[in-house]
Amino acid sequence: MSFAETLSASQEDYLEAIFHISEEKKAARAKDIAKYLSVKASSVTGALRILAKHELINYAPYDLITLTDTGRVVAEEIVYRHQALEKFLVNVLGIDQADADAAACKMEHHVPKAIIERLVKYAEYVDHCPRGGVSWESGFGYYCKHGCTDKDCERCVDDMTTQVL
Amino acid sequence: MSFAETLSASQEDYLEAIFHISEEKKAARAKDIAKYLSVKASSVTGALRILAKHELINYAPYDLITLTDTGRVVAEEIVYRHQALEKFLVNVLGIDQADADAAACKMEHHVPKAIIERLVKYAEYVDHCPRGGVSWESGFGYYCKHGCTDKDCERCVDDMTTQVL
DNA sequence: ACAAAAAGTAAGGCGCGCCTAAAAATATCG
DNA sequence: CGATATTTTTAGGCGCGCCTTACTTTTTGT
Repeated sequence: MSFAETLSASQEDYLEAIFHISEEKKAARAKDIAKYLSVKASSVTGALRILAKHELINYAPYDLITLTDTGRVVAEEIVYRHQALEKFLVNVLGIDQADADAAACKMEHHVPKAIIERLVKYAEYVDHCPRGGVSWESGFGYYCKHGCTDKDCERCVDDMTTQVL
Repeated sequence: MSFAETLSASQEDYLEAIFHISEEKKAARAKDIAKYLSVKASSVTGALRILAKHELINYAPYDLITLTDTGRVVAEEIVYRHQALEKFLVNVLGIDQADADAAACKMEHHVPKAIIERLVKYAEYVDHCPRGGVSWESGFGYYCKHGCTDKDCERCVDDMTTQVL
């Protein structure tokens, strides 16, 4: 939390990678991280030292890498942002799952926390009260393909010129 | 368009700045750009040369800076992304105008084009067909503050524990 | 027209984040 | 156990984007 602000985007990526790898294997090795992030192993070392300096990971040369308690909190916060974003893209905007994941990766470091919270609320609203919200299925998807099909829609009358693009 | 992919985030910022300054003053000077981006004047020179190399601006030492036709197209594309994002944040998510602008600045370089298009469509849908969409006024704002107030909402029964936060 | 002020440029430095190549530590196997 | 393979680290380099300092060019005021 207090550390999250001082981490660069790539450092967040490293922490996130360690979190995910640790979930599967109990501990991460430099090689796993390199592979996960499509980076050379030598690039990992420097990043690990930085994260260790922030006390986010337990790290000793040639040893296994684990998250500290603080590190886990920060990592979970990062993962949360990613998932919230992805969920929004899929459930509200109807983005394809794979595209949404890729987009979330790109965006996650640059969306202010307040926006993430609002996104979550919105997705929750749409999901929770579909009668009020606009899910992909309940109208937006159709609109996306066919535009407004309401013959009596008074907006359409004025908008015929500016319509679509 | 074809150039937009090869511009770094900061180069996009420079182009965007030139675009906005040009709108007010017909032409931009390095000093204006520096001020606009909170960067030293000397930092501007390098950026200008790069943009000039890409033929996005007309640039000669000690002369006024203007956009080329190509440059204007690219700049408008960048501005479009910014505005689409901002509009979405304000009109759909109900983010405060100033916050939305700041957030859009941070995000605009990192949101894939396909997502922007979808965002635009969604905002358009909400705006165009408020009866179907969820604008801030038509329900989401209220939900944001009070949660689901529908006594008969079957979702709420299960969700009482996970409700709000 | 000619100093003074303003605007622009050049050169060199710094941090970041990645790379390659090579050395060092560790793991594995006959 | 020792040779070999694997993993990790070090060392050095590169591009980007910003900075500062010092310099050149242009504009301006009297």
